[in-house]
Amino acid sequence: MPGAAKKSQPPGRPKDLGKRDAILDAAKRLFATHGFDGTSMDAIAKTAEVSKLTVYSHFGDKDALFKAAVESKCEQQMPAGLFKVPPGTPIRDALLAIAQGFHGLIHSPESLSLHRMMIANAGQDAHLAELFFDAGPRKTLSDFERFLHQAVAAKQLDIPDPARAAQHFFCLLKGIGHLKLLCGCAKPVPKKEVAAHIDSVVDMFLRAYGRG
Amino acid sequence: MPGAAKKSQPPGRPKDLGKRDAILDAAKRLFATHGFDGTSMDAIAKTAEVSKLTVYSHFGDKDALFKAAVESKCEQQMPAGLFKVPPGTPIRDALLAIAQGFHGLIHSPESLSLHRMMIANAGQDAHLAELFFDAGPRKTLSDFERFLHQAVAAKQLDIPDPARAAQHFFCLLKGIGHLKLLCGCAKPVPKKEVAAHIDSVVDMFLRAYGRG
DNA sequence: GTCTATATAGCGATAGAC
DNA sequence: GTCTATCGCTATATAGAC
Repeated sequence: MPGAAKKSQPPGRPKDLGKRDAILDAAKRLFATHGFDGTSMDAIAKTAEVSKLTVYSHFGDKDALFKAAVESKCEQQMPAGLFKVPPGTPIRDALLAIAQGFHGLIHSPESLSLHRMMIANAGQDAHLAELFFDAGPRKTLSDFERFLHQAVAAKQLDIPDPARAAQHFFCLLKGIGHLKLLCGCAKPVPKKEVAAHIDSVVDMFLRAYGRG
Repeated sequence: MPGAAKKSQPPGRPKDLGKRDAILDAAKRLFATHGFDGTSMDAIAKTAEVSKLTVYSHFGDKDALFKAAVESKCEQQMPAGLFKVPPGTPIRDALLAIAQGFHGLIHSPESLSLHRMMIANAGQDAHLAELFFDAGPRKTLSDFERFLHQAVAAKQLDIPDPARAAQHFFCLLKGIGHLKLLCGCAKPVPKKEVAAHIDSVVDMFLRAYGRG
């Protein structure tokens, strides 16, 4: 009984997982740079160095491949320890560190193209949008909210509604620059201006929610 | 010399400006709802009730028509007197009124689809993005900055950097809800929640920049 | 200037050989 | 399971009549 030793596996030759990864990787890059409509299955196959039918064999159709690409990007983008600051750090320094980490994250080319993908597909797949929000913004927000709760308990901050305050902080941080980059305004923003923006946000946040 | 009486006019029969408007109107609606790639010249011609060749005759090609549609929408969307509040209004009430107006503006279907159009075309035409920013966000921001300057002069507010504070206010107002709508999360947000969000933003702004 | 009809090209998806 | 070759469809842009 050849083949009976391998259990719970579809019949026939197992698929080449290396090729699957290559396809997914090519799809992520191309969808991100050229959008859904601007990316052909031919181009993905060519970039992944496989035939087009192999792409269809692995992912079924273009929609499914797109969805798989978005899911993969969401997982890949979530940072590890954004909110881990050494205990005893002054609250201003802790906020500055978090602000710098978050600012860098959302202004990365990876994150920007993910945002563009989601916005370009508005109305196409509402479930996909939920998935993105849960894996991305919602998770980051609730992590930061926990941080704020601790700071309030430690009497470092005075916040009536930590959930809203968390949203306030991140929205301030995005600023208008995020939208500009999303639209493709390609002016390189000077590092000094970025630092000044982050400083102004932390200042404003502490004016509102600091103690004394 | 028939025709010599009309000066500075191209030769031949003058174009039908009513049809031009119909085409532009159809283009604005279709580009906004289905995106650039999702909108065919056939569909625009059919919606405008003219032939496809008439569309090409008026606008040259698809790119030029798209650009004309964006320019027209930018002009059309700018509100009239967003920052006109009766003199003597308490600062909190003035900010609330401005906040409600701006919130309604950017969350309108018109504004959302304009944002989607700009973001979908990131990198295609950098000049178009600049045009959008000058006609939209930049203008609104500088108008509000002027309002803040007056409030500071009247000792109603205490703001170290009005330009940044104006940005802070509008970014807070957008909140996370704007991104959700941009992505097509179609949950109808309850009016009560919108009001609570606006309240929380004005509260936070006054905690940071209010006097006393 | 406006129309109907068409040339040309590119994409998503599939058939059949190995 | 993977490949090459191809079908069917749609879209942009144009030619020629009125």
